[in-house]
Amino acid sequence: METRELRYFVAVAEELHFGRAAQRLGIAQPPLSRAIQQLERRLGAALLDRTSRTVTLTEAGSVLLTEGRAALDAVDAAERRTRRAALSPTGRPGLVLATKASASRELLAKLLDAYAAEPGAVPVDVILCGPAEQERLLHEGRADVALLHRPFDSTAGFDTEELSTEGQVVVLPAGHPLAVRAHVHMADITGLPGLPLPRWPSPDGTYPPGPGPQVRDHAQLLQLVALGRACAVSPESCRAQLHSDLAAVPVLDAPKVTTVIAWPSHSRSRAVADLVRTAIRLQ
Amino acid sequence: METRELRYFVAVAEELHFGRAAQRLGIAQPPLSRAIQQLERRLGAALLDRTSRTVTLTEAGSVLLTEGRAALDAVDAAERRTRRAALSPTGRPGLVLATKASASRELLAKLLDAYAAEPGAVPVDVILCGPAEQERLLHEGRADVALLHRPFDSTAGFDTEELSTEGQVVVLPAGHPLAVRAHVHMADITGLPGLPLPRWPSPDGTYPPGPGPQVRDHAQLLQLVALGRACAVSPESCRAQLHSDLAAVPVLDAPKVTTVIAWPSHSRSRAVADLVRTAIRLQ
DNA sequence: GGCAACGATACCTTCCAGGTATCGTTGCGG
DNA sequence: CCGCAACGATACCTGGAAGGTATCGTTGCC
Repeated sequence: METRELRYFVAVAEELHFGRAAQRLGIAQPPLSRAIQQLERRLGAALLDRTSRTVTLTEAGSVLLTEGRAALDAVDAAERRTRRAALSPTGRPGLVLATKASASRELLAKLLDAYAAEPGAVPVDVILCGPAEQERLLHEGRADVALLHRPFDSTAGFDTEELSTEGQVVVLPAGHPLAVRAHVHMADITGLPGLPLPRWPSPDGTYPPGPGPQVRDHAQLLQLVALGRACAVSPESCRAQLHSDLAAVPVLDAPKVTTVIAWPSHSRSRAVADLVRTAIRLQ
Repeated sequence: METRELRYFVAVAEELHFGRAAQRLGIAQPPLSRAIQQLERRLGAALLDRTSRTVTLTEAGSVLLTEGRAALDAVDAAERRTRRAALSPTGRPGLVLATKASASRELLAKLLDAYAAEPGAVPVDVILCGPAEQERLLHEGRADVALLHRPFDSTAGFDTEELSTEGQVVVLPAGHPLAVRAHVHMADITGLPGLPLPRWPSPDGTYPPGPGPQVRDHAQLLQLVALGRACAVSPESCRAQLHSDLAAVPVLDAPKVTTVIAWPSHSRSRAVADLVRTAIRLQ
């Protein structure tokens, strides 16, 4: 199977319309029809049920859609990583590490310092990204290694090592009545009048329905808390980043958050292995 | 990047010889040279250093070799799973489950029975394979789900759920002096005169050097133990499969073995999800 | 029943993958 | 030091496949 055929099929399967898919691909509709027919012939499988009015996926077609997307991602990742390896002037490609902007700066700084001191260390670029974006970057080959936070981020398809586990705190406006408490429970903070928990976007970019403001990153979130429009439950380590107009109170029964370092499981990069070993030794 | 180019590159990178690679690919050498040049031009990266006597990989080339292999595996897996989905007569593709021949029959039987009783269950084919073969089958799309045994098998790149944890026993000929003990320690059984631990093949098919017979599967192993040529450390559950001429004694300080159910992390198959849910509920 | 939307088909053109022949370089044995 | 053999690169040709345009057949809809 050629990637061209796969890209054509994915386009049609997503649009469920040959004309629009052809337009998206920048080719005419007839060659697209033929390419899909040929793919079906070679696979010995009907991928699409088509009438002159509608196109629908067969069972085999929907399998090929998910599997094909994964395969195309892998091909694109291969291409990107190769390009990056070639671009690096030293011949020793640098590493790209993806992490949430809200992650522990202390852990990250310690890790980068310790790794830089290793013999054979290469330059590390850090990408600060929004929630759950690291997985995509790793899959797409835009990053070599990432810091993820379970249970929020999915570690599906990666190798991981646990680095640290911490409890969570609720972040409140400094003057809030609960801010003086030594600790609280989840029940104390769900449904606080005027301070709803915010809504994070789903992987598809849409927001779940419900009360609470929509946020895209941690800075927005803290801004909203400072404005008295929301409260937030975050890992303890965020305390180091809080301004004095915010207060943090431990939430005893919130789920523990584990920071893990993750990398594509087929990675054979010496640099990734060194960085991971350094990270483990720090703990 | 087309898969054809990728296959060509992988062939050359593995052979480090254009002539042999062309032969392996079933094409002539000049088109192969041209294809690689074109790939290098498009990537903007030198992949191979060539003199008229030797071919070596550049840094970028070795990145593309590992990443490209992974990508080709993904493409092949997509093709195979699609074919399988189409072949199944019901339109509801059956599942293929890969497990070691030596795995617990009890767990497997319970799982298959419980899943078959689920509404919407599909037929499950079971592949019994040798040690560490399940990972390959899953990656190649020949299996949809597998039972793996940590720490022996690598779960890299898969989603997993733990099913059970058990201790290990040493399997001995029935008449052996240690066979009457209630339990032993690892120190008791390393270097037993005449009963060495066997050697398993590495992933590349070769055997590590050392004493002890070479074995390929569990049946061979038990045969050798019965013949008094080896002893073996195995998960407890293998006791159910032991003939009376063999004895099993718990090894107190052997590492615990965890059976996990594993599936490709991008799997969106309803059947896989059902089977996994059933497996978790059994525990 | 006419029409419009849509995928399939027919047919042509262009381009590129692949083949054969040959060249230029290089290491090696005499 | 020279001839030779091995090897990748180049030159040139050919067939097939990818892509384009025009058009057909079917189908739902007003």
